Amino acid sequence: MNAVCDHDHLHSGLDGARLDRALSEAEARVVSAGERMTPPRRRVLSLLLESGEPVKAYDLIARFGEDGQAAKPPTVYRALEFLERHGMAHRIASISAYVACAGQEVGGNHAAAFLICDCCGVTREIDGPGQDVIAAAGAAAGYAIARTTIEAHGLCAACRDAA
Amino acid sequence: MNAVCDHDHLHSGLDGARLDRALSEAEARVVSAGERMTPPRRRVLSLLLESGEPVKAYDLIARFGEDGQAAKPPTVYRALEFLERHGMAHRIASISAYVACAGQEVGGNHAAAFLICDCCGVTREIDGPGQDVIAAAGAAAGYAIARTTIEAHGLCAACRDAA
DNA sequence: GCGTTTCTGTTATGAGATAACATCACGGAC
DNA sequence: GTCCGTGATGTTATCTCATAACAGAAACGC
Repeated sequence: MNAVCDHDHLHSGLDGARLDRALSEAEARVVSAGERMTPPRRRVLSLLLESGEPVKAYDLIARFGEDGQAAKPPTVYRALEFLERHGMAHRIASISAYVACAGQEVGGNHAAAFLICDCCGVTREIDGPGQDVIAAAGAAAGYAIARTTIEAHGLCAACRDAA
Repeated sequence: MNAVCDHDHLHSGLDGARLDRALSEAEARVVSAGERMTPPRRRVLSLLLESGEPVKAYDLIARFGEDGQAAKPPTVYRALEFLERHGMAHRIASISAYVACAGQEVGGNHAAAFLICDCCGVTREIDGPGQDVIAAAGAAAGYAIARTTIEAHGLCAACRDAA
């Protein structure tokens, strides 16, 4: 995530008690939906939460084993699919990466829009009016919109100042 | 582009005189921008216009030679990059495909939003308020937005009726 | 316990995209 | 006209991203 600039960046993932708590809450939601939070699913979610930024699938694969052992791709892709299905992770199509959904609105099939800093990678998930506007435009054109991909790239405030 | 349903679909690309005219106009724009419309660029644009739908890069590669000979990947990817730079084609990130920009607003670095039918593949490029809304949301969050990816998936009117 | 369902492990391969470098064509300077 | 610089193309190789297919193991309902 250092494609644009050369200054240093802060990172903002979860760790320690906050990470544990997020994982516990995630597990509770999964269980209450009648599904299981298995070790690979928990591990992938943990890696996403620790990062706090979009992560490439093959980075997850490489970091999967606590001992440095990589996972096999389907292990991670299946976990990602599960997490997406439960609204706990999202794919960022424009950069082929995945990010934890750390917000309050986690869960379900909620739509999401993203602000992505091309410099430091900081990604904000917003649940603003973007989806409504595009869904309305779709309806006006006769489309029944089921799912939207909204990703805005640019520089966050910190990176703009540092540049 | 037949992922969702099994009924037949109409297709809506250009051909004959309309295709020739679109290619001539494209060439004129390129030349007036001080660049060249070379054979591979023209060929890739022609394939995109003929299709009228998003096309996978490797389909372009396979169909590149008039005689059925495939191109080498860089040939097509370079042409796509050129066409994108001139606002004549867009990448649809959510499906890793490319589509000609057939509208009036061709040219420059114009933003675009897409309505994509998951059934027949019909794709509408709209220049509605989606970008403004997301750019405003970005600005409110301190981001300087440079580029947006807005892609809405669903069913077009025809496919909804046919289903 | 026993069968069903779901998840995991594993192998292999398909699909998407780019790096690197040699060669070729165009256009301007003289 | 020819020389030269720039930009485009051809070619090889490789890298990244993602999934198909199938065998085996774990959980759940009864």
